[in-house]
Formats: sequence, structure tokens, C-alpha cells
Amino acid sequence: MRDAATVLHLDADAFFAAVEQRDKPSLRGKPVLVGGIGGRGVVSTASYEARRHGARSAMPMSRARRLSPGAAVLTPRFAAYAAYSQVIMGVLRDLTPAVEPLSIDEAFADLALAPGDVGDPEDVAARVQARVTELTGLTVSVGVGRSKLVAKIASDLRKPGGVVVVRPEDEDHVLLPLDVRTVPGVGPATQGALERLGVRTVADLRRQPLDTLTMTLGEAHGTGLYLMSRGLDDRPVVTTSERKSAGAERTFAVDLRGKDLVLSAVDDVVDEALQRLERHGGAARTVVAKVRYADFSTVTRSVTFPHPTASESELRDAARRAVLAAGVVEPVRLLGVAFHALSSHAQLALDLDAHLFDAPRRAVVGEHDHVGGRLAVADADRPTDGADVTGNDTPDEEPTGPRGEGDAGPRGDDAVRDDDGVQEHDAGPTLPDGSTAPDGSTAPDVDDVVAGLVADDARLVGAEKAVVGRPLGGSAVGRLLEESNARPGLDVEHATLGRGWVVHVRGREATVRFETALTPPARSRVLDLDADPLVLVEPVGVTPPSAGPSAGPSALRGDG
DNA sequence: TCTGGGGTCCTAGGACCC
DNA sequence: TCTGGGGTCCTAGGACCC
Repeated sequence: MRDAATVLHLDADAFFAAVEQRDKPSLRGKPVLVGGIGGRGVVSTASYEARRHGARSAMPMSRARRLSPGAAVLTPRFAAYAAYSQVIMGVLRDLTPAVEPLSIDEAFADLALAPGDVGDPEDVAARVQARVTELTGLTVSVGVGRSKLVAKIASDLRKPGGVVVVRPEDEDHVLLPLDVRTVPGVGPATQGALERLGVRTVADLRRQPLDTLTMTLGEAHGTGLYLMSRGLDDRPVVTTSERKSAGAERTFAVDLRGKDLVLSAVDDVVDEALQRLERHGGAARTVVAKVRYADFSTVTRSVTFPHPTASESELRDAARRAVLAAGVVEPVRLLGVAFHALSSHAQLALDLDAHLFDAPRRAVVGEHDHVGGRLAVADADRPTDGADVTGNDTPDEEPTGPRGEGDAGPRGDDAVRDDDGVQEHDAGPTLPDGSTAPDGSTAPDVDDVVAGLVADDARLVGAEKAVVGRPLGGSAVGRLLEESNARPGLDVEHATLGRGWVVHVRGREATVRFETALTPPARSRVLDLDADPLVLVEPVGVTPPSAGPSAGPSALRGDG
């Protein structure tokens, strides 16, 4: 255990909504909801004004709108958030090289590994806060403690804009009265199980014998919470980690009926999943399909190859088979495809091992609750198509080079459910929030996070497409604004009126506010798109509040 | 108008091997 | 004759996080 408060945790306040208010001056001080705008969308982030009305992350957007009727509802602009995130992470990296981004808006920093003396923790935290606000106009909350656990809890205690330093001798004072739900890793299910033991607070938790916790919650989680309740947490701040899976999923505005429709939709989802896979090694050994039915029940089926493959046709085919194995007779609400057991070196066509020495190996489709028993047990030992091999030499160095991970989805305080998991080896002792140590396999690399987000933004434009079928191909950036590609909040540019953002578009009539982070709030203007064409453009980037309008679009500040 | 999408980790049970 | 482990891999599902 560390003996001084040297772990810092930074958390941006209502990040997505705050960026929107920053870039859209007319929304400052007003309720803002960022998230899915379709009928099945949920809130990613609610501004504090909207939270006052009861809106929350992960809440169905329809409900949030009812609670906060005047709120601006915006589609997320991940490229903009990524740019802000870069600046924030850069502030931490200016302090210490040991920075572990947890998501786009959150990171740990290890002050003990800073070069030289950083000074008093309160001062460090206040400096970080001030610097972030100076560079971005956003507010962040900072916690400092002896461990990740304490730092993270501390940063949450005085949100927004708080700084809390918990010294080792004060830990019990802070931890013991807390609701168990505030301990990372305790969600609704665990809370319920603990409740049945009469455990509500961390103090209650500490009174539970180890075997009670492991029998109730399982070995890993039970042990983790046992340690956490005592403040025992020496997980290191780690800067790299290995990506474990990559995938995509899509909830349809209208449930899909019929095998043909489902299979054509699978192809679209596979396309997106393959794009992500390409960014993370390009090859995978296991393909998992996820099907959610109209009644929200969810089934996953997987196909595992004897060797990793980068062949698009093989991966696509496996995804199709897995979806069919899950069954598509009932209306389908969601389709997902994920690749697991990633690697950057796909199997070459001629694998002497597999062909000469092994018994024929098969990729097995689990047949679980399927009627009729055995399903297509697909041959996986056929040679990889020669044509695909060219796609195999992905630019990565080692099979598992230190690779960043972590996309961050839209943020949400609490979140959602299930999914698959193919486990590999254990990395080490499991620690309370479910991560592992000591090789610490959970730290994303922020550049990777950002790269992923920027790339994903292209997709985002079509993400809320109301009509089932072909998603909008590629990025709409650079295209003319029209009703079909309009989403509230997107950036546009007019030849003479300059930059603005879309309020809404009906027919050929667009409502736009021409304002940016550096301009005064603007009134909305209605334009006829035939007379005044508008082009969809990338977000401008981060402009420090102090910069004058003459400063122009600032570069995306790299990391420190 | 119920319930997104990107992930991580863990567990239980079966197959198979020694 | 019967019985017994441990270990690994795989699958499906659950919990959790942002």
C-alpha cells in the first residue's frame, strides 16, 4: 500500500453536455440532453440544468424530454469530445507521464511518478483544474488519495468543480459512511445481494467475513469488495493495455422481421465491426453474434476458428452463421457482432501444422437451445482464401504489442447490461473494481481512444437513422446538409454566414444558429437550403476561453 | 412512447486430457 | 471394479463501467 495520497483522479463534469454548451453559447445555462435522438435513444449526458429536472444518463430520451421539456436535445459529436479530451489528458501528462485514461472524460494520474516534486496534493489538484478550465472552458472534478479507489470516490464527492484530497489517516472517516453503491463495481445486482445481507454502507461491508462475501458474490468480486471495504487497493496506474475485443451493434428503429432483412442488416453491422477490428489488429479468432428480440431477451452465439483470421469473407460468414444459430424467427430489435481473441497476425493460407499434423479442426457453433439439435458445424479447417491473405499484413509489430485500448461510449453514470465474454488467461489477482493487476490490463491509451472516436464519428452521423436499411455510407462531413442527413447539433458552414450548428431541418428549410465557442449567443435563423446551401463540417476543435475571435480555429492541442 | 453502444471481467458447465 | 482429481479450452450469460 502506498503511504501518501499520490493517486489523482480527474473526471470532467457532464462532459458531453458541457462541450456542447461551450461550443454553442446559446445553450449555456440551459438544459441540454446529449444522446440518441431517435425513439429508442437514451441519454448519454444531461447537463446539470437538465439534471435538476430529473434527467439522467442512461435514461430513455423520451422520458428525459418529458422531464425537461425545454431541453435542447443533441446528437453526440464525438470528434469534438475527443479534441477536448486530448487537451485534458495533456494537462495531466504535463504533470506526470503516468496517466491512465479510463474513458474519454476520466483519468488517473500517479503523482509519485512525476519528475521532481509536484508539491502539495491540494495545490496540484487546483492547478490541474485551473489549467483545464483555462484551456477548454470546461470544469472538472479532482480527487486525490492513496489508492485508485479513494481517488475515484473523492473526485465524486464534490461534483461539479470539486477538489477533494483524502489523506490516509482520513480514509476510514470518508469511506465508512458511504453507501456501498458508491464503491466502483457495485451495481444494482450486487447492491441487492448485499442488501439481503443487511449491508448498506461500507462500514456494514467491512463487518462481513470474507467467506460470506465470496459465497454471495463469487470469488473475485467477494474478495475484491472485502479488500475495498478496508481501503486495501494497490492497483498501479498503468498507461498501456491490450485490446480484447472489437465490435459493433445496432438497435433498429423498427424491429426487423424475416431472415432476409435480418441477414442484410447483419452485413451492415459486420461492416462496422470490421472497421473497428482493422484498427485493433485486424485478425480475430472468435466471432460473437448478439441478437436482441422485441421482448428484450438477448441471445449470443459464437464461432471460434482454430486460428485467427483476417479474412473478411470468413469473418462475415461466421457472423451470419452465428446470427442464424441464435434464431431470427421473432422480430429482432438489435443485432451485434463482436470479434474476440484479437491478433495482428492472421493465419496464413498454408498452415502445415493444421493441415498435416492435426486432426481436422472445426469451428463450432454452439447449439444450445436450438431446435433440432446440431447446427451447422462449420468447417474451419479449409484453407484461408488465398485472396484474403493480402489483407493480413496489418501494420502492427507484435501479435500483442502494447496497444492502447478503449473506446469510450457515450458516457452514462450507470449503465446497461449483459454481454458475452470469452475469457483468456488470468492476468493476476483480481481487484475490487474488476480490473486485474499487477500487469493492469484496463488502461486505455487516450490517443487510441481518440482515434477511435474520431473515426467513429463518421458512423455517428448515420447512427440514429430512422429507417431500417442501408445506413448512411461513410461520413456525411463535406456533404451538403439536407433533411436526411441532418441531426440536431451537427456543425455546418455557410459561404458568408460562417459556422453554425443545426437546430433542425424540415424539407428544404433549415434552422441554424451561427455561433461558435468564441462568438456571442446567436439567434436561430431559418434558411432555404436551395438558396443558402450549408455544408456539414468537422467540429472546430478546442478554443481557449481567453483566445479572441481572431485566434481562429485552434489546433487540436496534442498531449503535453 | 421503457430500456444505446462501446467495452471489461467473471462464472458455470461441458469436453477433453493427463 | 470403481473412483478422482487438476488443468485447459470453449460457450453462454451476467454484472458492471462510461
